[in-house]
Amino acid sequence: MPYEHSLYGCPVDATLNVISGKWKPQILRLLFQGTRRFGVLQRSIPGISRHVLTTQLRELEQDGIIQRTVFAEVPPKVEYSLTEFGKTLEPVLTGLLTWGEHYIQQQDKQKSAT
Amino acid sequence: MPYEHSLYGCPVDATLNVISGKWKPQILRLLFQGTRRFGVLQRSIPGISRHVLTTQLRELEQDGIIQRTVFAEVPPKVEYSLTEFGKTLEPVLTGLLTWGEHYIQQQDKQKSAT
DNA sequence: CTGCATCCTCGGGGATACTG
DNA sequence: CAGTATCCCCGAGGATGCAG
Repeated sequence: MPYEHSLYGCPVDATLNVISGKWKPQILRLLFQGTRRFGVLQRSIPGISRHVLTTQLRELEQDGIIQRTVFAEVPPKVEYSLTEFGKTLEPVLTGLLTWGEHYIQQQDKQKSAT
Repeated sequence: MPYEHSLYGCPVDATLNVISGKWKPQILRLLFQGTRRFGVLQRSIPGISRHVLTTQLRELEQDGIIQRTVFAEVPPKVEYSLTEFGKTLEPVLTGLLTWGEHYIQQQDKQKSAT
């Protein structure tokens, strides 16, 4: 029975550590739609470099969110996909999305109320 | 009609920017329970300094999540509480909490499966 | 095509001292 | 009591070049 006093600092921070890389929400959004190759991911996320994309993917893999599949071909081919556990993140991100939309509306109202 | 194609990178990042200060989940947890004075907050969060607590509170205030009430007394007294809008964050954080607990369980299984 | 090594920048967060 | 003002450190993320 973990976290019985609901000191929710720790598990909340754990979740944030998993999803709060600069590009991770975008990466996850793409992978929620299906398996993607490395190059496709890079072209789908304007502004990200190979190095950083690699880093973010490695971290998500380390955290058990995504799977990396290497095909022994020439030229190399690597596919990334969500693990079953990774798919459980979708409703969480949807929650963040929905609240974020409300937040942005709220900010707009603040400005126009000047 | 904002974000119609559900490109949820942006609003998700907006939410993350609001809640992902190092101590913000803890601060919010305390304020979900009710109004708190500055000193009470500091003593409730071991390890945080006044400077950093001030910074995090200012940011949350700026984002419209919390309210700061100053009492013209000696010695000074300042109370912090959630705004109505800030209260809408609670279910979001609860979502992060729940997923974080599953995640921690998952990690434990990984280790013991060695 | 995919990825590692190296170097650098920048800002969040910490330590400390002073103040209304 | 509740801050502000400085200074500093460290790590995430960006740029570039090399490699299997």
